[in-house]
Amino acid sequence: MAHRIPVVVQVIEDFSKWYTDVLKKSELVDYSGVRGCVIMRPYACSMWENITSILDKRFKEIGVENVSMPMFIPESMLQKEKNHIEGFAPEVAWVTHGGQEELTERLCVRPTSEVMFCSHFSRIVNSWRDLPKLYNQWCSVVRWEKSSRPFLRSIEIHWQEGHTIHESPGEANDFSLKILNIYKEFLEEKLCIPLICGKKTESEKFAGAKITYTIECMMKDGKSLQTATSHYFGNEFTKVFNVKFQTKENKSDFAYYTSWGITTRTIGAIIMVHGDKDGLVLPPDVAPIQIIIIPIKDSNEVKFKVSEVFNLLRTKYRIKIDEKEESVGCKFANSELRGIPIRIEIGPRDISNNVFVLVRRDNRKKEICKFETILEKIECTINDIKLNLYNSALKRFNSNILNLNSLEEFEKTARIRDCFIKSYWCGSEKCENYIKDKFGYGSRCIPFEENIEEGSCIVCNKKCDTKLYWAKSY
RNA sequence: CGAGAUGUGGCUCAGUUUGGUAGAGCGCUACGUUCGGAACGUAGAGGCCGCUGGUUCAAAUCCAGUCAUCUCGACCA
Repeated sequence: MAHRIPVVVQVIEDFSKWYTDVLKKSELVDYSGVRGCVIMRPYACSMWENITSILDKRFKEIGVENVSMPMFIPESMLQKEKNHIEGFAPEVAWVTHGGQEELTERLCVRPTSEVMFCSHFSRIVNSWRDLPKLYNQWCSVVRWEKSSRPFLRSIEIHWQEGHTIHESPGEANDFSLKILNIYKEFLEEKLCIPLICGKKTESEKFAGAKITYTIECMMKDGKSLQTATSHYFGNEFTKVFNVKFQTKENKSDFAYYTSWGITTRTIGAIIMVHGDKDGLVLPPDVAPIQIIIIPIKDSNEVKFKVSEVFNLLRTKYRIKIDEKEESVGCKFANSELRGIPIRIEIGPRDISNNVFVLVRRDNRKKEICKFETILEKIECTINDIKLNLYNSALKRFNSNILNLNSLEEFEKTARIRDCFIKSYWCGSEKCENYIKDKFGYGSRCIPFEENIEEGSCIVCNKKCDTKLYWAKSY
């Protein structure tokens, strides 16, 4: 077998083992005893809360309202849209009994809520004046996956699902893209993760959708993770559910529909994009603890100074004092394992010099700073950490995207490494499957790019002007 | 779903081949000494050996089933 080139040299040799190891050691999750359902411990929950609160705010800024739909969907309702049910049927969990009594109609535990939303929309929409309806819910859904891994693929999925209806195809499609852009900005700016935006191919798109927009991120092992999606449905779906409205012209039309979602997979992405051999490396904007103060020596003098600094920073940052009775070395290692962006060390030596020690998690740099400058110093460091996290990820990202033009090159590359491969593609499912079957690289997305010169399909050589990203994926 | 592996105090594991009173290190608790990269001393607590059944005088150990976890692959997105 050919030797595989690891994307991260030396440090993370067995990426899968490293991932599960970090999850447990950093106290993000615990296994529950039910396959595919993990317990998100406070540290993970807190990170998810930070993620949800940033996104929830963004959604509300553009007029999205939160709603709450039931978790059960009657079988007959789910059956209505053929493509949709075909896509989900194999992985639906069914409730057949209520207490001792068998139900007259099985209820499915929602795998996603398109049908419930559309059936609701049909009851509340009459006129173009009722549109658009921009709804979202934070909830969990259930998909009976055969294999699972915490945050990447699970049976219970914690997520946000947005569902909107509009009076025109253009407005709906634009909205779908608007959401995709919110995801993009969030991932790039808050999570410091570089990404590729584009469309899924016909065979990879969401069950029942007309267009599936996707955001693909590259993990440190070179595999791709679909981190967010936004779907445009046209009005096929709403026709089935009779989401009819009267237009301005007094005609009748069916509403144009979108749905979009992002899940706790983002936590998996954070781990696998930024983490290193010592554990998590968290982006400051979502880190449960942004700054940890480690007092050196348990003296009154130190205690006093530590609480002074804590009080100075607490209103602006998520900050904690590590007061456990462990040795400082242990505390240092722990703060690194948990990926806390900034560590402040304060000891007698510092107090007499009127300084403190600031250590960054991202690049391990240790700096001695004056107390007077602490506020500016922290702000500036946080910004620099974000920049550095993004840039290091981007560097790795770019060096693992290959533009290839021949099957020979593809084969040679696929044999030795996992990366993103970009090539011309004629648009046929046949060529798509060829690559998948032969090299195990799936089509990830057709990127949004303009002015692509004509080239020839990497498989069949047919002239085309579409490029496609291929990668192995989670 | 296919192939392989694992399950023993909180954690990492030994013990299983060849059945005979449950072990270690770390962690934990108390007290004391420490504190600038995983500190030390003394005393102590903690285990239906994943679960169910079978074989046996006797099962952590053998057999069967089952559940969960991990790795690789398939499926899915």
